[in-house]
Amino acid sequence: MVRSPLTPEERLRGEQLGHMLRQARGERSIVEIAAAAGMSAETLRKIETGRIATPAFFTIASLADVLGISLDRLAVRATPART
Amino acid sequence: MVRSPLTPEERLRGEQLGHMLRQARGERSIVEIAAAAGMSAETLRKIETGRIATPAFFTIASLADVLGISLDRLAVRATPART
DNA sequence: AACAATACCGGTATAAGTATCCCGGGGGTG
DNA sequence: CACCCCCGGGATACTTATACCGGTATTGTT
Repeated sequence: MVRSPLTPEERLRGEQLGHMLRQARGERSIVEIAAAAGMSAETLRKIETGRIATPAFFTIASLADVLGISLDRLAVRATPART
Repeated sequence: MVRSPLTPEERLRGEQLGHMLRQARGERSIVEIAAAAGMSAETLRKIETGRIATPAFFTIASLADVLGISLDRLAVRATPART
């Protein structure tokens, strides 16, 4: 086994993250934010809907910057069991 | 064009990130930190050396948590041209 | 009413990339 | 010598990020 598939919990974590990003976007359109963050609208939509469970760090960093939210907050709130 | 290869700048960004993570690790061994962050030592070493240019968000988040550093700080300092 | 534009959704397809294990090598310390 | 730590390359299943398609709903225009 070279790389194990993502667990349901990891999928759920991705959904949580996407949900927070979608909330932070508010009224603005996907196209607008995606362009500002330097990514395609398709990709942003998939991240928001949780279909991309483990997006790249810089992808989320750029989004958080455009949306004006904290990466630390995103990480903490997306991981339920944080010691 | 389905997915364009990573640009040299993106590679450089990954190296910056890895360097900061390695600095934050300090004296502690790779094996120790990798175990604490829930990843293999091989992967952590590749991230630190910049051979993985765009690691997953939650991977870096877990590392930052173990190392006790800020994700926002990491993101900002890894992206040279921040408007 | 019919038409166009805008915004979101879910599926499919595909190149590029991650995360993992395996291997051998180098350097220090007891 | 044995042990520990770090390094770099190769191989590979799994995943991202992108583009394209048709479908739905809302809004505005003619």
